[in-house]
Amino acid sequence: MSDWQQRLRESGHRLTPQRELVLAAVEKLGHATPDAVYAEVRAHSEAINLSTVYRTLELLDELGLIRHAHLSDRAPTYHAATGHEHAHLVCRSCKKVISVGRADVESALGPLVARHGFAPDYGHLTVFGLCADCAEQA
Amino acid sequence: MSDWQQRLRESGHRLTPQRELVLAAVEKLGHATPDAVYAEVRAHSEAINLSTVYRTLELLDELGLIRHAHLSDRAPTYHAATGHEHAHLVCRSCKKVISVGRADVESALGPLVARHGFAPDYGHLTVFGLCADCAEQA
DNA sequence: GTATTTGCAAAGTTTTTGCACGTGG
DNA sequence: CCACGTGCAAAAACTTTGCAAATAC
Repeated sequence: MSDWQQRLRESGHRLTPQRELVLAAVEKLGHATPDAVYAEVRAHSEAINLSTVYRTLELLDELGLIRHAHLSDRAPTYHAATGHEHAHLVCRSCKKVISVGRADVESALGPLVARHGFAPDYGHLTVFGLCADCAEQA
Repeated sequence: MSDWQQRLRESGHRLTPQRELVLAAVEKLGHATPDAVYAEVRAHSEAINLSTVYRTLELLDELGLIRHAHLSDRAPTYHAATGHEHAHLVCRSCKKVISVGRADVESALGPLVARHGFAPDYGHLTVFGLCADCAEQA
């Protein structure tokens, strides 16, 4: 049994096709809104409902199998929690997303937050701004 | 004529009681959602509508008279742009908001983002996590 | 006077909820 | 078997929009 399946069971939840489909979609899409996940699953199978996508994303997030960040002023986006934890730099102009490893962010922000006794959720961090390409054009 | 009034005029906009009331509410409340601004203005006067609050907040934000950040996973919050630009540390547990001066954030994050040629909007930055008090309890 | 702004009501978007049916263990 | 999960439909929360009336200048 794979890791995520074990994690579901251990926490008293069931292994359903919908949960498998949602997890697969999130892993495939990289950074996806609930709606995009729904569309991706639908492309493979009719066997899902939007409500279920929301409920499932919430559950997988709680279990730590996926994570979410806010890459626009509006919608949350989910991504796989496999691989390294990372923060995001989002370009307001071209919408490009740059991922930055947790270690890099931690070493940069660490001293600052330590002064306030604050323990950041580095993987949830999103920094908005302008990327090099767009700054050049402007 | 005060600074904000001048700024409105220069940009070809009109000085209305509603705009004055919204700006005053944002400055009084510190960090407020559109709904909270609406409620605050309503407490003083009937002379405003929720649509107008949304339109006015958007306008004042564009003009740089106020700024917004995302202090919860859900609602945007607006704050005065008078005073120094600052980022926010938000405690997920007790919802406390700690403001951090731009200079501090810039010196911490500067080297990191420079490696990606990225120019952050420091005043929009929100870092979620646990504050010292809540971390202690847990 | 007239272009901008507001109020109102309606619709749009995104997310949540209640409940009967279906299903994994 | 039966507690948990899903689909469906309806509602909730939040935000935007069209248009006629009001108003800043």
